[in-house]
Amino acid sequence: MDKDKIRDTVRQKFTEYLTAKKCRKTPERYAILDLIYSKSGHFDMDTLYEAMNNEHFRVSRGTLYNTMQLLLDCKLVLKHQFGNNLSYYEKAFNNDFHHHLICNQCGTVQEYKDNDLKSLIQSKKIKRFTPVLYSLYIFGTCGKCASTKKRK
Amino acid sequence: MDKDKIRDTVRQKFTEYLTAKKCRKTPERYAILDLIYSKSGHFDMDTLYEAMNNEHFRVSRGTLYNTMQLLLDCKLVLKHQFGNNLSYYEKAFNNDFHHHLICNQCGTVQEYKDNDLKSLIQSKKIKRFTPVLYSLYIFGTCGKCASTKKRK
DNA sequence: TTTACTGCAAATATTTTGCAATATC
DNA sequence: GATATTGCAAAATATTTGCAGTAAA
Repeated sequence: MDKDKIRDTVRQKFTEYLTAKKCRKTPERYAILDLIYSKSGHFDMDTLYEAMNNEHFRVSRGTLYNTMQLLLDCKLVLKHQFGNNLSYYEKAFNNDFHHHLICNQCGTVQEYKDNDLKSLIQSKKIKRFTPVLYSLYIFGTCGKCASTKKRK
Repeated sequence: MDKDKIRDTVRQKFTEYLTAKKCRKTPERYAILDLIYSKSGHFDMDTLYEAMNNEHFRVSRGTLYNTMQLLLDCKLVLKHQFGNNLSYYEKAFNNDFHHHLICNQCGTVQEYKDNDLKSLIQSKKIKRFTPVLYSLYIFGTCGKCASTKKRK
């Protein structure tokens, strides 16, 4: 799906959600959605704030948090916490599901696609629990850090 | 393994680690380790701080964070972040590996043991990445919240 | 016209840091 | 005796909240 098509689709989904929840369709909300869908990979709030204000559309941090919560609720955005007390976000629609490899040394996060894992996790029936989404984080040492270590 | 045996074993492992890293073996550090291993399940820093000070051994928050970092480094404790900007910890030694079910409604975290998943994840060879440990978080609705919802 | 949403600033919550006193080695 | 560690308080970081003004419906 090309970028424009995705943009239109997620805007439409967001509109449906806002309508259903009787929330207002403000330009700030759509500007934030557009910016998120123009990026790839993970980002934190501060990065998003800078990007919004420098390049696109002036919004406050409060509005950013408010809108992000709406986007999480309607599953257009995913949130991750990799252990450093920072929240990371990524777009969810038309973004291939992936796991995350986190380097304990340098903190780099790589995406890791594995369909066996995905299928097995998704196939699980759990007693008294209805799964909606899941996150698998694998912590360890990335190739770069491993080779740096060896050379020392 | 009984509680006393576990306590002695983890104390010994901690001692080895502290010696190797040329860190001091202070009573605070062992008191924190003991308390952590006397509990089961997850806890946050504030809970641990209260428990230490009310029932056991007066330590500052700074010392708690400092010691926790050491315990994480030597893998006697695991850290989790379930998305609410709070860090949770649990003992790692002699604690059956498990995944986590997190209810989006009430925030309750349940442990979920599944050996198929465990084996598959552990069997994966990943290019240019050496896994050390991993966390699988499954978000959804717990039985309690599902039945409360229905009744409404 | 009503009131949800926005920006701003202050408040809250969690974790980290600086420093003088203390205790380990 | 040297210095790593402690407690305390202040600082840093991330997120939430209160409120008056603005704009969506």
